[in-house]
Amino acid sequence: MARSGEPVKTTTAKPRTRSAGRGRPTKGAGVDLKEAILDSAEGLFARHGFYGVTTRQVASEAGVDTALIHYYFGAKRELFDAVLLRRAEIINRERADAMTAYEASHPGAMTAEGVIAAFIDPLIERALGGGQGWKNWFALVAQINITPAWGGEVMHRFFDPVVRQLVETLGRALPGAAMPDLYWCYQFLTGSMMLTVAETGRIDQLSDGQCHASDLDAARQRLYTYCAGGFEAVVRKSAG
Amino acid sequence: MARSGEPVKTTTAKPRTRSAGRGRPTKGAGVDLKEAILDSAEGLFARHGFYGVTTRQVASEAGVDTALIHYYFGAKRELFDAVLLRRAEIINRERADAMTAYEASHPGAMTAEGVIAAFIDPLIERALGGGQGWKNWFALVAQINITPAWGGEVMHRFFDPVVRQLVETLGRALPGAAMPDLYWCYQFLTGSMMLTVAETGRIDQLSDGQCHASDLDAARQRLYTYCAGGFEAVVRKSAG
DNA sequence: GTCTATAACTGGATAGAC
DNA sequence: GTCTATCCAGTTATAGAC
Repeated sequence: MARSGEPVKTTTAKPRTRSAGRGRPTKGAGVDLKEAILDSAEGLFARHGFYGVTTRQVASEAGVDTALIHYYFGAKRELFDAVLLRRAEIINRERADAMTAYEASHPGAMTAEGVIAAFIDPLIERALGGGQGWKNWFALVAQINITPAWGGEVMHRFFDPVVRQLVETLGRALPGAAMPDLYWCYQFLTGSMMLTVAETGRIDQLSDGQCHASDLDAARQRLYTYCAGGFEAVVRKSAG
Repeated sequence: MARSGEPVKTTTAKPRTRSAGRGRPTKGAGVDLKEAILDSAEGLFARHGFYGVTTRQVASEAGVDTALIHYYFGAKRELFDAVLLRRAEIINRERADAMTAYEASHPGAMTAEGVIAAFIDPLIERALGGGQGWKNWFALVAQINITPAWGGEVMHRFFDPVVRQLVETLGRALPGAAMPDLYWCYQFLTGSMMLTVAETGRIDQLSDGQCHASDLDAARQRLYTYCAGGFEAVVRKSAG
């Protein structure tokens, strides 16, 4: 960790990684600090929600001053949106690509489980190998998803296209399925998926340590099988 | 609505139902106001979360002064706990009784769907016929459930016994099922169930009006079938 | 039991120095 | 680009009148 050789400050330590000397100082440092602000905001919002976090806390954890947050992002709510947007674009592209690839490689022979795995697996992969930032982001999205005041609007803005693609692809994997059945089952799926990637730790306590929320490898296959079994049971019942 | 014949006040209108004249004034009015405070706190916390609500808002909506909230409940966090507790005891008893009754009436012939229906149906019934208060309470619990900071601890405090009973009863309905499978599948179930009773309105927007979050009668049978199909698929795969 | 008044503090946001 | 200093609206909570 580089430390700037400034006069002693008695305020809280400010660990801050500057873009090591080389390069335009006007840009390099700025990008780093902007990311640092987003990182700390992401973690704090994930743990305590929008109103449970102060811009002072975000600034302190990022090692910057509150004024810098307003300089880069404007109001607190705009910072929040920036946190959401940063990873939404990445993950949505990955999910869309995975579903398209699955359909292309299984012409006329798609299973519900295959489609569902393509839809969810990018999240599990990022949660397993993307570092704490991705984990925080998933926990945050999970909370927004279930908040009446924001769940409808925010989810709509960031996730509608990829969800529509899932429903349509599932419709081709489950021919004859009624649309209301698909929408309801998608809602059930999203509830399970979000609670799983949120890693709340509830399952650790409930199972007396037999299961661990962080063990997404254990959750993964069960989740795909569970959701596919659910879709098929509902579609079967509706048809029969 | 009874209106107290007090001198004109220029402050915001305070519609308040007093316990109509008869009875000890020292108790009657107090109970009413206490419930009014809990009602407005419940609705506001459900929409905006703990930190998104001020005691002033709660007091204003209940038609009382903030000081009265502290007189009855103490700190803001204690008010929050009181909101949770009020309905938790009721619903937990109903769910425990429903599962016990189902098992008693189906000796040696329980289905996963039957057990799950007994576990969830009391929620659906209260959400459909219990008024806005119950709807608010479910939305609030759904949010807490998925909040890392509180989800583990609060859910544990209020819901562990009834969930343990579900898992044990399901174990008897699905003989040979491994415990980790049951715990993981319970987590998937709870995610779907909570998102459904939270009624966020997301499904309305996603389905372009073909489905309505408030149509719990449409959700109910699909949810039971979906969850049972999921449990059975996971258990089957694990055994095979 | 209920309200008025206010203490003591924290919040988001900005102007302006560097 | 970044920080210091500060404004002031809004927050929880309480003391004490009625």
